[in-house]
Amino acid sequence: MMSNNTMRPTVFVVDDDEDMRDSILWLLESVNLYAEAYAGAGAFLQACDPQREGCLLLDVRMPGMSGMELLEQLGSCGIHLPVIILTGHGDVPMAVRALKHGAFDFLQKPFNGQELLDQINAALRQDAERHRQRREMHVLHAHYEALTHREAEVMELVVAGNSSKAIGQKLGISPKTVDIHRANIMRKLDVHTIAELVQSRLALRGEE
Amino acid sequence: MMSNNTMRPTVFVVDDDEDMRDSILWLLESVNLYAEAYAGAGAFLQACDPQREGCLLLDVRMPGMSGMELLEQLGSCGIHLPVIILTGHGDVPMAVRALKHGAFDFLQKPFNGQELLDQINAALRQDAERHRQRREMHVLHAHYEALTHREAEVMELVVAGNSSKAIGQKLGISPKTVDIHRANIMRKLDVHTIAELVQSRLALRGEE
DNA sequence: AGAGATATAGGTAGAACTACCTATTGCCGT
DNA sequence: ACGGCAATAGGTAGTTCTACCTATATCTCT
Repeated sequence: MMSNNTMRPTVFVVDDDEDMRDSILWLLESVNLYAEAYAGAGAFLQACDPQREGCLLLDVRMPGMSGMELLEQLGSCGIHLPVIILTGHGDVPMAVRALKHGAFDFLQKPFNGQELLDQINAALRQDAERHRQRREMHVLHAHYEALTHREAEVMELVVAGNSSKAIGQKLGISPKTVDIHRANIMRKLDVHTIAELVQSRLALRGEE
Repeated sequence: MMSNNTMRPTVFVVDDDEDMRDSILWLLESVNLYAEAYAGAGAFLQACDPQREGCLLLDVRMPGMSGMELLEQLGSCGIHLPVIILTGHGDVPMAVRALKHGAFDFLQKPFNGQELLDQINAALRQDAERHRQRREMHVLHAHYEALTHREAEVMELVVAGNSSKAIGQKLGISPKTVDIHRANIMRKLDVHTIAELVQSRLALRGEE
């Protein structure tokens, strides 16, 4: 039984300043948001796994890895949380760089509490949508995993518009065998027409 | 015969300061980029039609409509040029607002000439790619325009995975008539299998 | 050794699709 | 009023797909 908060949307707060962390945590808890605070980029990376849903509040100026470095590295860690950058000494080039690297927002301290909450809620909504799509993809993916190598091969050729006869020639097997594979594909992917098969395949192509 | 430069990628420069315009134009012409300068948002909107390819250099502080207002209004004019904001007195919130509204970059004056050129070239590449895709879509779109209302109706149902019999029932016509429509659809769209039809339809769905 | 998965292939029958043909009705524009 | 287009529908033939059945060879895991 999963009784902890691992599965809940989480506001991750990464800031080396303990007073700032406490102040933000107090703000978040006052509106019933679940939050976790970390004193540095390293501690966060160790604790956060890519499955988590939520958003990330990131201070720029920190000992060790800076917020900007962490932001630019998140992608290669597979973490795609929306990131809100918080900074006391930000300038325009830094803000531009952050947003070009995909930051959700860039706010200067001292920040307006309501504005921060608004942005956090927007970020949480965005990530909730991202996770919804991710889960859909996951279901599809699981179905495709059930295909054998040969079946996957045949499926690609079917989606590309080949007839069973053409597929048989390309793979050097009987069109009859291709039909067997096709039947297995349709059953495993739970589709009943070519159109559904193509749509399902393209949905997976588009999002991964 | 189209002998003017309407079809060439164009760097549109919008700035109320004549010295600034001349300075930027000189920089652009020194690297053989074609540019057009405008003294205000209104003059630009009047001269630029949505078909043009290129990018837009936009000053923030101008009499009349500001650069930010123009940026936020471009979408509703159907103009999707990448926009590089140039400003002498920008601050962080303004930069954030510009980038969140889709600006390609936000640079502060006085700017480094090489940096500006780099960003312009990146913007031009992006818009060239956008136009390439747009042209592809346009060809597809032209084919779909050739369909009659009834044929379009039938096509959607085919793509959704309905059989001719099912379509006939839904539309209250004979499955035989549906077959006629299907044949016309396949001929007009120049596809030869259901899979191709669905792929073509979804390509259009995704990009428009 | 036996169970299960995988790939192979044949048969048969019915449903669905495709490509031809003709034909009628109604509407629009010259 | 005539020609052309759109929508309707039928016939026939051939191809393709789908759903059943059986069957063999190979490989893996227990």
